[in-house]
Amino acid sequence: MNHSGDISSKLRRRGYRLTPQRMMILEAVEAADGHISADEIYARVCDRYPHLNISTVYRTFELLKELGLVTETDMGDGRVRYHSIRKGHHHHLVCQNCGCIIDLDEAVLLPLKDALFRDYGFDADLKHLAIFGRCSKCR
Amino acid sequence: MNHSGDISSKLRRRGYRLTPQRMMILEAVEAADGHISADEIYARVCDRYPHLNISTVYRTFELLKELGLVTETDMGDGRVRYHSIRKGHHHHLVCQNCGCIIDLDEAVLLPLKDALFRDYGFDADLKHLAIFGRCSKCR
DNA sequence: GGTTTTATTGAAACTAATTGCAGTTACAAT
DNA sequence: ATTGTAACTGCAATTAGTTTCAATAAAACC
Ligand SMILES: [Mn+2]
Ligand SMILES: [Mn+2]
Ligand SMILES: [Zn+2]
Ligand SMILES: [Zn+2]
Repeated sequence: MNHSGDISSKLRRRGYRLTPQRMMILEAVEAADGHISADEIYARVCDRYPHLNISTVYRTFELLKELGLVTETDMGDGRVRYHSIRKGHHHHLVCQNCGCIIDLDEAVLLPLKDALFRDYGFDADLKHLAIFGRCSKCR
Repeated sequence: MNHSGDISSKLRRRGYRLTPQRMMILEAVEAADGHISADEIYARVCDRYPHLNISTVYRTFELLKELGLVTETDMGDGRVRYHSIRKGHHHHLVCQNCGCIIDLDEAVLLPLKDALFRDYGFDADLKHLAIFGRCSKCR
C-alpha cells in the first residue's frame, strides 16, 4: 500500500515537505499494529535508517497529529502512544488496578459530544480517548 | 479550618504518617484556589519551610490522590495540576485554540459514567476531567 | 544555471516528573 | 532503654518530551 503520493500532496498544500525521515516514520506507524510510542518507532526506523534523531520523531508525530493521520493517547503508562487513523475512531477503558484495556466504539461518546456542542457550543475532540477507572473484575 | 486531625487518622489507619512536610503541603493546597502545580506548591511552602525537596511534593501529591484528598488533571500546558477535593467534583472544557477554560458540572458526565457502568461494568473515575476541543468562538 | 527564501534537521540544553538509594525518623515490640 | 521494622526524606540519576539554534536541504524565484 503506497499512498505516499496522497500524503505528499496533503503536506505540500500546507507548505510542508515529505522528507525521507517523515516517510520512514509514517511507514513504520502504518506497519505497526496497536498503540505505539515515539521510542518504539524510533528504534524500528533506526534499524534501516540510522541517521534519525528522536526529536524528529516527536516533531513528526506532532505534524501527523495536526494532519489528522494519527491519534495520540496517554494510556496511563508514562508515555504517549499513537494510532494510525486508518484503524478508525475508537476509545479505551483502562483499568487502574489490573491494567486491562477494554475497547470502546466511538458511538459510546457521541451523546456526550453532542451534549457539549448543544449546551456549550464546544466542539470536543474525542478521537481516541482513554478513560480510567476500575474494570468489572477489580471493583 | 483545621481538619488535620481528620487527615492524620486517615493516614494512620493506612500505616502512613502525617509529617511536617505533608502538613505544610496539604495546608498550601487547601489555601490555594484554582488549579495548582507541584512547582507552585513547592515555591509557596519553601517560603516558610525551606528544607523541602521537590520529590517530596510529587510523592505527597501521589499520596493525597490515593487518599482522595486531591484530584489531578492535565489541562494541556506541560504540567499536571491539582485541586482540593473540597471544591467538589467538576470538569473543564479546554479550547486548544484560544486556551479558554469552560467549567462543567459533574452532571454533564453522569450519563456517560452510567452507560459505561451499565454496558461494560466499568467504574469510570471521572473526578476532574479536561476535555479538549474548540470553543464556540474558535470553531 | 545561480540566488533567495523557507522548511527541516540534529545536537544540545532544558523542563516536568519519576525512580533508586542510602540515611533518617517514627513507632511498636521486646 | 534497646532493637527491629517500615515509612519517609533528600539527593542524584533517569526518563519523556520540548525548545533553541546553527547547519542543511528543498522549493521558489530570477
Ligand atoms: Mn486504540
Ligand atoms: Mn477544576
Ligand atoms: Zn481491572
Ligand atoms: Zn477558543
